[in-house]
Formats: sequence, structure tokens, C-alpha cells
Amino acid sequence: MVRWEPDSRGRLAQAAMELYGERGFDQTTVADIAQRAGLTERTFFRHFSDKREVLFSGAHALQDLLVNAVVNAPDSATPLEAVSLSLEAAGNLFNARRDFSVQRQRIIEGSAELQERELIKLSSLAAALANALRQRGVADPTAGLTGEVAIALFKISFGRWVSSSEPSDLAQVLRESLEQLRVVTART
Amino acid sequence: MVRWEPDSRGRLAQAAMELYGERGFDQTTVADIAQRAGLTERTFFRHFSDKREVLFSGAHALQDLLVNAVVNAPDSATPLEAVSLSLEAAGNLFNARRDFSVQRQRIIEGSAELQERELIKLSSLAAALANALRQRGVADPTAGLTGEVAIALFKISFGRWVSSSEPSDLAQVLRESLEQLRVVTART
DNA sequence: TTCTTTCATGTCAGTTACTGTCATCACTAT
DNA sequence: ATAGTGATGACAGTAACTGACATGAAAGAA
Repeated sequence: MVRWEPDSRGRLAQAAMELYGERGFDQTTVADIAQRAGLTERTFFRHFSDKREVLFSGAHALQDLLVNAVVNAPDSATPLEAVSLSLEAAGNLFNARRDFSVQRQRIIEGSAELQERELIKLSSLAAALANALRQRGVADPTAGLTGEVAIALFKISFGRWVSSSEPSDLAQVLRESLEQLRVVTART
Repeated sequence: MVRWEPDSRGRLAQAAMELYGERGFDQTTVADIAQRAGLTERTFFRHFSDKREVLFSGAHALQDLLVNAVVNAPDSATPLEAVSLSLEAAGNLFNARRDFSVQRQRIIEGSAELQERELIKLSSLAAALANALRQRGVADPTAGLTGEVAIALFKISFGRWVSSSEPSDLAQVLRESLEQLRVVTART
């Protein structure tokens, strides 16, 4: 006789996503989530450091992907090219989960708290990208600046990709944004 | 006979800054702040929407300054030039309060919660800059992208300015960062 | 003056996100 | 068998907020 149903974490994550989608993040209590998952509040906090983290547990994998792509970019790539290639690689990952991404973004847009968490995760990605560039021998301030610019590109592109009515290719949107950036920064 | 000492809000803000500086943001309770200011917790929340907001109440003025500078930039300025001029104007304001800025930044760096709030304020600034550019007739996605890039420039420059040992001119650091950005994005 | 209204603050009870601590008991290794 | 191990429950506690109502000096109206 099993003492507990399996995959507590997964059940909590699913219950949370459902409730955030149904009534919004702010109108959902951790007690609600735990109850729907058939667990207690305390157990929720054993699996997720806080109520928001449910939506961001994938960030670590994304960071690894981005960092690896930068480190492994061809030696001939400039810093900006390296991070762009990295973002495009991540883009393909998002393409495969567009519906989930759209739903997740809808939830985040409905809560300032969640937006804050999203921004600090992106900021952490910028720092990780800058570090990866330094591993490639890129000096500061170029490394830091390129990391920030990469995240700016990602934010703009992701926003356009998520809100576009026709399903598009995130990698393609990223390339277009990079082109736009080059136009914007070109000397007159 | 006066019923209350004057300037409750100012006393709360000062008590909060002192305590955040002395023991850190996380180790300070709102009850502590209220007590040092000779008021109650409830009154703190009447003046500041939350414990973090004490450090960010100046953001509104900064936004107005930036937006006005963009709107009033010469017609001949490109979008990036317009936001750069705007940032430099803000830079002069920070130059006059360098000690305060350094102290404030030290406090923010000690707390993830405060970093989150800082990032959402910067994100709001990016959106406001983008809107100001649209008022100048700049179309999307250029407006949005330029707003994000401006904030990226500001973050990098501000970080360098705050951590530099010799007092420097933030506007000058901003110009150097812009030059770096142009190098980074130049076609090879 | 006297009466009334305003308004900043106090008081207090309540909700909710989190944390620390200890108990439980199926499962696992010895 | 016996002794852990580890995931979960139970429960008390802290602290950030919020809503509702009370208070009384100050400002204005009568």
C-alpha cells in the first residue's frame, strides 16, 4: 500500500498553473493549490521556494542552454553574433511549446509580482551570458553590455512572437530584431 | 498643542533608510521603522504602498524628466540620440547625489526583493521612453527596441559609475557606453 | 464664538506568504 | 528483524499587508 501518490511536485505545479489560469495569480492562495493537489501548504514550500517559483523552475535549463551555446559558438563569431546564435537556439525550444508560452505569459502579465520575478530571471540570464562571453575572452565593458543587449533583444522579440496572431518562428523574429537593432545603432 | 509631529512621511523614509543601511533590508521590519519614526505600522503603509517603495518613490520624477527630455529633443535627433540625450540629462541629476546613490545601491544589492523592484521600475522607464518616442513619430518595433536599449545602457553605465573609485561624470560614462554599443553592434 | 466637517493618525482584527520543529511511517539497506 | 531514510503532515510562529472603525486637533461655516 503506497503511502503517498507519486509526483507531488508535478501535481503541485499542474494545480498551480490551472488555478493561476482560472482566477489569476493574486486570487490564488497556496492553500488552494495544495488542496487541489491533495497535499499540504508545507509540502508546496518544500518543492517551490515561493508561490511564484512554479512558473520559473525552467529558467535554470534555459540558462544552461544559452550559456553552452555561447561557449560553443564558433571562434569567428563576434560577441553579439555569439549571443544571437544562442538566443536563436533557445528560440527553437520555445517554438515547440508555443501554446504553453502564450498561456504562461498571459498569467505573468496579470500580476506585477510575477513580472518582477520574470525580470530578475532575465537579469540573471544577462549576467550569465556576460560571464560566458568573458570565458570566450571578451573583456568588460563589452561583455556586460552585450549580455544586456541580448536580453533586450529577447524581450522585444519574445513579446512580438507571443502576441502575433499567426504562429511565427521565434528565431526568425530574433533575427529581424537584431537587424532592427543594427539600424537603430548605426551612425548617421 | 500639536497633535502630531510634522512630516510623517519624511521621518518614515529617513528611519527606513537608516535601518536598511544599518542591518539590511531583510533584517528590518516595518514595525522597527514605524517605531524609530514614532508612528505606527499602519501609518507607514498609508504613506508607502509597501516596504520596498521607500527606496523608489523618486522613480516618478525620474520618469517625467526622461520623458520630457525625449519629447523635447531636437527634431534632427535619431531615436537613439534622443534617448541618449535624455539619459545624460538624468545623469547630471545623479551626479549631484552621488553619495546617496551609492548608499542606495549598496542597500539594493543586498536584497533580491529590492533588485526585483528596481528592475520593474527600469522596465517601466523603458516603456515610458518607448511611448515618448512614439510621440515623436517613431514606429514600432524601433520605439520599443530603443527604449529597452536605453535602459540597458543606463544599467551598465550606472553600475560602472557607482562602483568606480574615482568620482566620475555619469553623463560621460553614458556616452562611453553608447560608443561601446555602437562598436558591439557594428557589422563586421 | 460655537458647530461641523475634514483628515491624519491610532487601534485592532484578519488574511496570507512563508519558516522552524517535531512526529509519522512506508520503504530500503543491512 | 532491525535500523535508518526521506517525504510528508501537523502545528505554532513571524511579518507583510488590508479593512473597518475610533479619535481629536485644525479649519471652515454659521
